[in-house]
Amino acid sequence: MKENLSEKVIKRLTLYHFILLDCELSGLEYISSPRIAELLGMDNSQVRKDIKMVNHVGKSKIGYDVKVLKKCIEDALKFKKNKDAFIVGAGNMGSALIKYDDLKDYGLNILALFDKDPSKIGTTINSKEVFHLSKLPNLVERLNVDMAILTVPKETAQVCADFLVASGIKYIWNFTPRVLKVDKDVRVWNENLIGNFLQFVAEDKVIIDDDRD
Amino acid sequence: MKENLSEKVIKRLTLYHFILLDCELSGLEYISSPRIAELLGMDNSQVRKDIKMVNHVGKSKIGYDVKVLKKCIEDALKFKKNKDAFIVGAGNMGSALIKYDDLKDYGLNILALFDKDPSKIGTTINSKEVFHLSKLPNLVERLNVDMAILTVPKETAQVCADFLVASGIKYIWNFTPRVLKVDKDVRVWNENLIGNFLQFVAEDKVIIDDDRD
DNA sequence: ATTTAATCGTGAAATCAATCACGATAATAT
DNA sequence: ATATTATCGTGATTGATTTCACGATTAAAT
Repeated sequence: MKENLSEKVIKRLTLYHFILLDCELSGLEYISSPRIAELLGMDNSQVRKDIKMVNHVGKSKIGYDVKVLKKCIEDALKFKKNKDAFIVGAGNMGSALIKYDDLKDYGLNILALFDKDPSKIGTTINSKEVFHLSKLPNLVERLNVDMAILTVPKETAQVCADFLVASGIKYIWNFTPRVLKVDKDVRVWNENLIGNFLQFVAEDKVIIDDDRD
Repeated sequence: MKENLSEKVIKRLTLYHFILLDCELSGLEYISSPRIAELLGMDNSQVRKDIKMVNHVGKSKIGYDVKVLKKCIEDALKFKKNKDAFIVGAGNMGSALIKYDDLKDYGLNILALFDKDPSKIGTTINSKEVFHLSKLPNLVERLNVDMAILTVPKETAQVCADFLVASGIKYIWNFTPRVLKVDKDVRVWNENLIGNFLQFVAEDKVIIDDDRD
């Protein structure tokens, strides 16, 4: 199996995995590359190349065995490996993510949330406790957590990031529309919803209304 | 100016725009490509190439004029163009997005939310009303909206999508971990948070704990 | 048994993206 | 005034990704 799957391949494999789950639910035993390609609006040889990357072989005229292919993708993406993380910012986005149980299935194990709002401290969301942010450094150390998901208002994004880095966090999944200044040994992954939206509307076919301001 | 910016360029340009906003706030007049590259952990000639795409020229030894470059990126990405949309699913994710005012600044004009939960109907979130989903077809027609942001639980994702398509929606920004089956003339953009997470942890340096299930 | 048709696997070609390297430019220091 | 140095702009190179095309395979139909 190819050791390092590229980002693009990883992203497509997760979409195939969604499709395979769906097939399983509806009792479909086999699925073909043209069918997967059709569902995702992409080229079918691309699908076959991706599937080759996870070491699975299909059957002529039939397609791929749903259960087996699903397992191959899981192995390749190492779903079984878990990554512990904290959510910083227990607002709607933080709450949405803590309730998004699929993340757990794909290897993201969120242990707790942190916030500064006194009315939130001590509550639980989807059975995870919300702690005061000041408790974070201690818990980072005790639980050996090095990833944080940053879902605070953009105004506090940088100070929060500084605090996280000082607390020993090494990986930040950043949902705020800010570019964070961090030490070189800290990795930031920008979710950049705005960029994703602009990509979407930039697609050939999206019709945008004329100016109106 | 290059007519069609690639998806990757668009995504990077939005990150540069975040940085430029930050510079403006802190009164910085010029910024260099090595500085931008450093903040984003990327190559500096890439920054210069991207900036060339939006038709901006810099000054040797100094860098780029923050205000002017910011304007050039805005023009290239057509922020002034607005795209109207509805949010379908007024849970935490829908609420997070309706409160995410930056989307408006970058051209996404969310008009209302829809849900089926009676306790939510008639309430407002960030001054946008939550309507019963049954009201959507009518409003799609009256307001001439063709984009929906799908933030419902994954179990109802497909039936909701079917309903949206039947109502005349042509563009779906899909936040659920499902691949939607839609007509060929409907465009789906999968936000795929799980894929993004797996991309992040697949980066060379992310250390993943061993199995523990 | 033979034919038909759908799908797979994959090499080759084409496209797209990132990196390197360096001359040109201009602010600053001497 | 001249030298120094940081940065720009960009051509050339390398690398990655996607698309195309087609022989091989095999289930199903005849």
